[in-house]
Amino acid sequence: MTDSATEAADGKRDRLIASAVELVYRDGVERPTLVQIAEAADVPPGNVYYYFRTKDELIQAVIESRAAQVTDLLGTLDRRRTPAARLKALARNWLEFRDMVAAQGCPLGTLSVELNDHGEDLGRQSEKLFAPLIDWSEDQFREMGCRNAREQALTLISTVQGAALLSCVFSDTEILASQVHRLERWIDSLA
Amino acid sequence: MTDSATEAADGKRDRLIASAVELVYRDGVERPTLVQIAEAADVPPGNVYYYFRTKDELIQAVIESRAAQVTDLLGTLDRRRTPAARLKALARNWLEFRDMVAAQGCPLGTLSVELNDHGEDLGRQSEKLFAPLIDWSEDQFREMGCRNAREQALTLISTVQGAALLSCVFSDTEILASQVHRLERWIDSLA
DNA sequence: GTCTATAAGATGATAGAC
DNA sequence: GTCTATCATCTTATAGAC
Repeated sequence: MTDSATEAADGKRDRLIASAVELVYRDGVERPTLVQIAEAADVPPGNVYYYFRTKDELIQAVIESRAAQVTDLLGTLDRRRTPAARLKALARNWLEFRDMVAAQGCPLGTLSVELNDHGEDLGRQSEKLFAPLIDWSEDQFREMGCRNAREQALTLISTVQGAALLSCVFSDTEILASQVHRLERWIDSLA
Repeated sequence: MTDSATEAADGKRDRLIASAVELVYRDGVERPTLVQIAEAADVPPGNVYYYFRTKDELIQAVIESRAAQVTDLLGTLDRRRTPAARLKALARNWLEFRDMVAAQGCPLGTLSVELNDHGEDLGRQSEKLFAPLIDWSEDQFREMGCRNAREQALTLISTVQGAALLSCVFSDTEILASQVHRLERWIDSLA
């Protein structure tokens, strides 16, 4: 897909995406300017428009980068033996980044909220962040023999997202920790 | 507190806050310009600065307006006889506005996320939105004789917030509905 | 006390240089 | 193909008119 002959070999495009991902996570979609993003990526200011036609197109790349992270995570979790172990490992993933979550929120949740404020184009893209997560969880619950696997999956992700939000609001990692632990016990009770 | 002799009798200030609350809910904190807010409030554009020193001060008024809504809601719920009825009525409150939540998210949750992107000043104000809600819920759970009332309260609000987020992401009121109903059954099981 | 014309600065985007 | 000087626009904020 990526033709190294026509792509910049020095990866400026990738650096722009990386710094956009970072700045959008810290400051939201609206606040970071293209100049700030370019500076953080060590790319000349006006140069951004060679790699992206509009700012929205750069944001689109940020969304895809986050979606790819989700895919990677699920791929890693699939190596675990039992569905219960996979689900618990998923929940614990947020715990692993508890400090980050308490400081800036869940990268998926906050991005979704901000995208919803935008026009039709980007607004619906947030589905791409959560659908794989929920579908994957549903598969695990079903493999565990759960009747309403879909609702269980939504319960899991809802709670994690809500806990991440409150954890950030109160800058308190314990809120996230206690909810994740409760979810682990709940998953065990279903196994 | 409000001196009608020095305040504009035609309520322009209140109209500005009202339209700011609306626009911030729809488009976030950053996107709406003072001109848009003024137009929506039927107030001359540059006139905003007579009522508010800066845009942040207007946003501050938006936060206080939302916080007042929370206080009002809790006051209404207090009229119910049992703590379980009060808690269930709280959860059902989000259900009442399910269409709004599915379209734009929870007014409290989305505002909190956006405030977190701002500087120190406004960033921490989101506590004022959720602390009363959680403290009040904790009181109800304790009155029900629950041991860890604090964690129960956090479970309740976390789940509602997460469900509101996913409900908005997928524009699906059913996600919110099924989670609220599950919470109602849970509260009943504790009573 | 109430409001408006205007400034000062920044932002996304483009035309065209190298 | 890669990059930069510059534009048109918009946004917050203010000085000062009524």
